[in-house]
Amino acid sequence: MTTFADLGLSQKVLSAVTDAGYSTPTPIQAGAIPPALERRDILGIAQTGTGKTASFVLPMLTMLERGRARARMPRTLILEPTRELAAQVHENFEKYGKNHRLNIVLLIGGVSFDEQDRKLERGADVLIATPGRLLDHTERGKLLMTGVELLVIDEADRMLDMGFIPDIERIVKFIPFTRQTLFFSATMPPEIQKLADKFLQNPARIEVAPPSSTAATVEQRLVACGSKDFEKRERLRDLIRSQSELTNAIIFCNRKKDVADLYKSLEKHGFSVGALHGDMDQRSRTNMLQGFKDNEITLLVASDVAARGLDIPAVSHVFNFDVPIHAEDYVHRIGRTGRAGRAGAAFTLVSRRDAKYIDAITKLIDREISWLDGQQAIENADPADDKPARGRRGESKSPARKTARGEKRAREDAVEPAAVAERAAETVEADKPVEMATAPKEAPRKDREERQPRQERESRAAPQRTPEPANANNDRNRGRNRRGGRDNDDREPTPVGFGDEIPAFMMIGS
DNA sequence: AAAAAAT
Repeated sequence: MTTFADLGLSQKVLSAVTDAGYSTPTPIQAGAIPPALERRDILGIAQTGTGKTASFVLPMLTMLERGRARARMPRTLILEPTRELAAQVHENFEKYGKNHRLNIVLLIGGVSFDEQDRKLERGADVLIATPGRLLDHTERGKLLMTGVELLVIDEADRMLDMGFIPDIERIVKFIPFTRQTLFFSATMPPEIQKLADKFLQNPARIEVAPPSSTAATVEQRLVACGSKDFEKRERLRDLIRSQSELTNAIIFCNRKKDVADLYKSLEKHGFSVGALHGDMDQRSRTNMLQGFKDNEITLLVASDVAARGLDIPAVSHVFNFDVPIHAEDYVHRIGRTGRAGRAGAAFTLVSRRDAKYIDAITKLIDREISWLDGQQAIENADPADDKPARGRRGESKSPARKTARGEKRAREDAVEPAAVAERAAETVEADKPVEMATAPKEAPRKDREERQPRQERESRAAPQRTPEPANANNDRNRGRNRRGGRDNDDREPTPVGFGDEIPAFMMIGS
């Protein structure tokens, strides 16, 4: 069998790998490392959890042993779609590069620019970046990409999903074409293939098995529940409490707001819980993830920022608080459990309005997911709809809608099981206080003061900093919503006093 | 109906 020693890695790297407890490379590592060391381009088709990260970190460390970085001219560049993934790659470099003296610089948003700048000035052997902050540094002239000898584009398909491809193309234009390029993607849709053709020259193509194998060890269940948030939270709590084998779990919500609300609710109910979504400040994101990895936190409520790529080795359970809108996200989410052949369980709460997404999922994974406790189709289990104006519904609608609604209602009334009605009743009682507690009225302006322009910041009465991590109102777009605030409004000025005739020279912009 | 990423 192939060992790491057979792959051509340097002694320094090998000893770090041995110290980390590894002796046998994964298929992607065995396939990608030798050609990478020969300075060939790589097209790696592999999911996270296949050892993909080490498949580029290890050969890079070996190659970087020769040569030295110059100020503001990184020698290698790794592009990642999310901050957490970038940080994770950084950790890998520290782990396997412990015998090296390399400057590894992490360029991600949400943290101090100046500190990154200072590190760049010292010369980066490895630059790990998310696209936005990288371009920011580049545009300010703080960073020259002309010295990059090796470029890694990781999670290319996710970059595509997130609309990063134009940024990636811009960045790649700064880098000499004599570079070596390692390109990784979990899937190869046509757009990604086109991109690979554009960026790579005669690549070695390494493809490893899709994660259908991981899904095999994951017990998947659908769980019928009401559409109302408090009903879903109640159902979730019951579900969590009824699990005997639960060591830790990720709970996915579709919206950041729901991540924040559910986090508060679970905390109030005494669970050990953290939260993770993209509008939390970076420090909370980092702390929450670390706490979860360190088993200080049992439950992590997260948006799809955590669905892919994050290397959390042993998650016993995944709960989908919402059915993911896109079927692929389901696969990524449940891929957080059952990793490395371990047993895992994935439960998906399904309310009436979520039910329509289930078909696409079963089609994608090519198998039925059974209902928990033999619960039947969602129609039977969800008497309450989510619309508050139930009594009046239909009266102001078109005749066609009215008929459809009427039918739906008749069906609901006909099949409503007593048990469900009972549960709904006790749910309302049990959860009322939480409803109050999570009402969205409170404190919309808590965090991210550092992002406001100075004048705005100073004119505000003593800003309250609270440790509250998951407030969806920490929206980075908040400034734009607050009319009357001057921040972010200077692009569309509305001069007063000229009526409709504003002299051209008064207008800002080109 | 979402999320992610620079400010």
